[in-house]
Order: sequence, then structure tokens, then C-alpha cells
Amino acid sequence: MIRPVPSRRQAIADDLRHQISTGHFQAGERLPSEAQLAARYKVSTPTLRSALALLEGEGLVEKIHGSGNFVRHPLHRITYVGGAATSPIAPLQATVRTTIVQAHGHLPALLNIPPLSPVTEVLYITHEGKSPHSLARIYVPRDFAPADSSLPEELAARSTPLGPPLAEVQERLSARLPTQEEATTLRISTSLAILSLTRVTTDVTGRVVEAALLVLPGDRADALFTTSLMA
Amino acid sequence: MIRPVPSRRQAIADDLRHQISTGHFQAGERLPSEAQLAARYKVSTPTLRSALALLEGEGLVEKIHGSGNFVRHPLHRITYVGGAATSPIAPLQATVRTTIVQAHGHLPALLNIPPLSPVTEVLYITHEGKSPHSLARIYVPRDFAPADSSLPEELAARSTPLGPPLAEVQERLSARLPTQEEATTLRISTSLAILSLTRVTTDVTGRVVEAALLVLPGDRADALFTTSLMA
DNA sequence: GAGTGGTCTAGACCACGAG
DNA sequence: TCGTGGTCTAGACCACTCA
Repeated sequence: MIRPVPSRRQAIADDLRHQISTGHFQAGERLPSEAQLAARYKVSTPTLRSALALLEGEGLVEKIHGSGNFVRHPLHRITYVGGAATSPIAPLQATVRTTIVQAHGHLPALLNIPPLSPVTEVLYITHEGKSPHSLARIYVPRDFAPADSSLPEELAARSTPLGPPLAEVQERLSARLPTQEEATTLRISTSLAILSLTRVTTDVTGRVVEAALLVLPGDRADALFTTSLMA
Repeated sequence: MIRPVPSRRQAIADDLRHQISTGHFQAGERLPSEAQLAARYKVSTPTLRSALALLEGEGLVEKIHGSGNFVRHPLHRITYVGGAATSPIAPLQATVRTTIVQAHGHLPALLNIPPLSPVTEVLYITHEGKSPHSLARIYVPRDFAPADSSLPEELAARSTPLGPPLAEVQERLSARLPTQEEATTLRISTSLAILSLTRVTTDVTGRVVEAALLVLPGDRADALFTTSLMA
């Protein structure tokens, strides 16, 4: 109805998608060069590249400048479970980096602290095999984490905090395209939609204990929220 | 570090974005034609179009084939509040269409009913002014809505259902690009990320009372979940 | 250095919208 | 009909990777 005229781009993308799903091109395999594919489909290189861009946006193909276009290994879909104060994505291996930074940008408002206050930043990059999977930045006001040598695992898993008991978790989600930096870190296309999740945990005194900024690529992650309606 | 070579596309997109944000181009206004802009920036039309595509993906510009590129009116950001069994986005005017269809695709599994069972489909398109704002498809098994003339408002607002009391709401969110159909309906670019939300409401007998599929464009909608941790 | 993808050009031709 | 955007061509030239 809407598209009675399938464009060459779409036709080529559909054909390549089919060949990938039927195993004609195996996961991890390099596709023929863009010049070869352009010749095979009898189109110019810009047209062929625009077809590849569609597959890239679906997370099926990874382009590596100078080496080629590769069929991506299908990643297991992970589910972020909302409503808990604990760590985001547990069962995966992760790269962790902890630094102390000054709160800037949205952070002071999120954490309800003065600008440039010291905060502990914990950067998680979860992996599946060698592929990066998701990205998390967790911020804790410095006065909540007094021990300089506190392990990141402590911060993430502290279900029994030292301070007042936790009261509330607020999670705000939106969809957007990744920044150039996020795309590079996660090795995804800048045209692959991501789920952006901001989680703020508050204790009973109303103080913000932790703010977490999660980036979940849409091709491999969901967020799940379950609410009981029992009165 | 990562992009020491700003491309023409980016430079032009940045400049146009700046001119839009400073009011040099007013909301609703038509931009100069692509040929004129290409001449002004001394680039070819494909390059200029790729710059416009970036702004389109950010929801700043709407292309209308045959008439021109228009600066979009900034839409109010709406927040979907999770964890309730009631209607999705209340305070906006909406177009509603109710039909009876046979359950297909994911629906039978979602609703936990046999394939091809009759279900009532309610299609909402919320608007702000003349612009479509978000899309919702709500499915109710036919045996839960026996009255043929039941108004859609009834279905959406039934906080006191006739059957067993409601027990649980499960909401699954993901980010993706819109389908061609969704993009057309919402008049957004196919490169504007959307938040896709699937909500399943269950009653105390374990039966699925309602499934809702929501499409929330990322440039104008958030989803918010608040969880109390009080034991 | 050979081969790959990344960007860009200067057009051609088609499809759509409004008068 | 005319001006608009939509698609596509057939290259050129640059940047990156790897042997």
C-alpha cells in the first residue's frame, strides 16, 4: 500500500538479510567487498552502501574501516529487570573502571548536590565473549563512599548500605540514537537505536544515594517492569 | 580524539541546528530548497541531504515530499507513567478506532489465547495540535468485552472491571527504529528512535485481560517507573 | 603497497504536491 | 505545469588495516 515501489536499496538489503538468516553468510564471516557486491547487484557503490547501512542499523552487520563488512554474531538478548536497587546486568562479565570526578552536566540535579561536588564514577562495560554488550555509568556522591579503596563490586551490590535504608528507585527510560562515543565503545552503528535508562535511588531521608545511566542497545536488550496490583 | 575530521555533513547539520535553535529559522517555517542550501554551503545535493537526514533523525526537521523541508514545532515532552493498569497517555486528544480482529503474530502468545481467536483492537493515535504524538494498540480478548457497542473509553478506563480483580501489570520496553508504517502514521523519520512498550495486564486467575503495544517517539516521550523499597 | 571502507561530486531521471 | 524532494549513477580522492 504505502510502498508499491521497492527501492534498490531495500531489495538489496532484503536479499542480504535473507542470505544471512539462511546461513549463506555465516556469523563472523566477512562479506564480499562493497565493490564486489555493487558489481553483483549491478548498482553503484553509494547505493550498495546505503543498503548495508540498513543492515547495520538492525545490528546484523558490523563495518570495520579498512577490513570489511562482517556478519555479527547474534548476541543473546538480555533483560534489565527494573524496580530493584541492585546492579543492572548481573550474569555477564564486565569491564569496570572507577574514577572520582566532579559532578557536571545533569549530574548535580540528578544527585541533588552542588555542582562540581566530588562523586565516584563507576564505568561498566558488560561483554558477551569479545563483543561489548551494554554500558553503565554509576555515580555515587563521595560522602556515601568514604573508603578510598572500596571495590566497585561493593558499590554495586550493597543491598545493605551503611547509611539510612533505601526508600525509592526511580527509573526513567527513553529511546535515542547513541552518541559517537557510545557507538564506538559498544562497537555499534550510530543508527542503531538504544534504550537510555536513568535510575535514581533515594534513601528514607530523601538523599540521593546513587544515580545510574545505562545504555542498552535495542538489538540485544529489553527492560522489564513488573507491578503487583494487589491492594 | 575520535573525530578530528569534522565532515561537511556534520558541519552543515551543526550550522542548521544552530540556526534553528537561535530562531533564525522559525518553527513551522520552510527551509530553502535543497538545491539552494547546497549552493549556499557549496556542496552537492546528496551531501546536503545527508546533513538534513541527521536533523530529521533528531526530530528537528520534517521532510514533505514535493513541498520542502520544514522546521518542526517542538512538541511537549510527555511522560508515560508505568506500573498502572489504566490508560497510557491521558491528557492528550486522541484519534480512536476500534475493530475486531483475529489474533495473529505475537498476540496469541501475549494474550495466552489460541491463534486466530477474536480480539478487540483499539487503535489510539494521540495528537498535540495537528501533529501525531504517539501510537497505541490495545488488544482485549473478545470474551472480556462481550458488549458489541462498548465504547473504547470504557475499555481504557475500566479500573473496576466486571471480571476478577486485576493482579499484575508487566511492561517490557525496548528501543528500535520505527517500521515504515509507524513512521508514516506518526509523521516521523524512519531514523528517529522510538520506545516500544508492551504492557500485559493479568487478573488474579492468571488470565490476560489486556495487552497494549505502545510506540513512543524518542524525541518527545519518556517512560517513568517509580518503585518503593519500603518493606 | 594493495585492498578495504568513508566521503564527496555533478550531474540524471523519477515521484510528489500545489496551483 | 513547475518546483520540490527521492533515488541512483560513475566515478574521484582520502583514510584505515594488514601483510
